[in-house]
Amino acid sequence: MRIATFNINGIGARLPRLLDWLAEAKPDVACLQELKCADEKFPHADIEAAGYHALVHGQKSWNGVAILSKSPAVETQRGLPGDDADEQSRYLEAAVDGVLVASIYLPNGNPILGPKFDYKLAWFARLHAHAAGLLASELPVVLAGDYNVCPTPEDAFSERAMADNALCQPESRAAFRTLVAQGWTDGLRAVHPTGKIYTFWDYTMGAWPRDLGLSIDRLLLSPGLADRLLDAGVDRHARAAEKASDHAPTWVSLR
DNA sequence: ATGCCAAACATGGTTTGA
Repeated sequence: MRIATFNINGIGARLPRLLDWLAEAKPDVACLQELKCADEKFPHADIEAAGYHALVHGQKSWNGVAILSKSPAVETQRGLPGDDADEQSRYLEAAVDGVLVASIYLPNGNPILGPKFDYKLAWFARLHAHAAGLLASELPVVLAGDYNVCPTPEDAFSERAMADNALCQPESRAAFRTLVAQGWTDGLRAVHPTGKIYTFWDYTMGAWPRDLGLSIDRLLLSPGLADRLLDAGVDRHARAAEKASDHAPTWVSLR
């Protein structure tokens, strides 16, 4: 079983690339982030024609997450619990093929002085609470998404360039560490424990041709699923395409 | 210190992204 996460940076602009990748990679489940589209504008017919069911938690212009699956999925959670006033579509969770899968778009948090960084840390705290409950359930769970954190210096092309960036702040890294320490296994780092394994390259600075990337898209596995981990990787070639997203699809395969 | 690119919304230029 292969489960992938892909921040597509606008499904309107990215639909051809998404369909190319689905046809070629054939993931059983694909968690999407940054749809930048309202529920009613989601291209259900195209996704269905590609052989996938779709659960969508959209939002006009910004954010938006989805779970695509070859098998039908049963939605278990829409939106991250813990703040009824939070309007941003960043969390969707469903049961597929006996696995609970979450599509996560963690807030970026820039600039670091101000409400956006506070929102990022508060969102992380809510995720800690919800994830702890999932672990306690002892169900097989995958928390897949764009975490908007470079967990270690190795996960960014330059610590200096990122010194004032929300993705590399000690508080962001501590929040990611706290989450993993609950008992999750970072699938990508379990298979590739050291070295650079980037999942994002900025559109500016010639970041892609110069390989100035960040490793911020991850799939966290519950203990039972970690025992079933076969492989993990990044579909880097997707970033080289015309009109590519700035993220590349990231995946795990499970026994 | 700033722009570099891209997308959405709108139709000029702002906001957001990481």
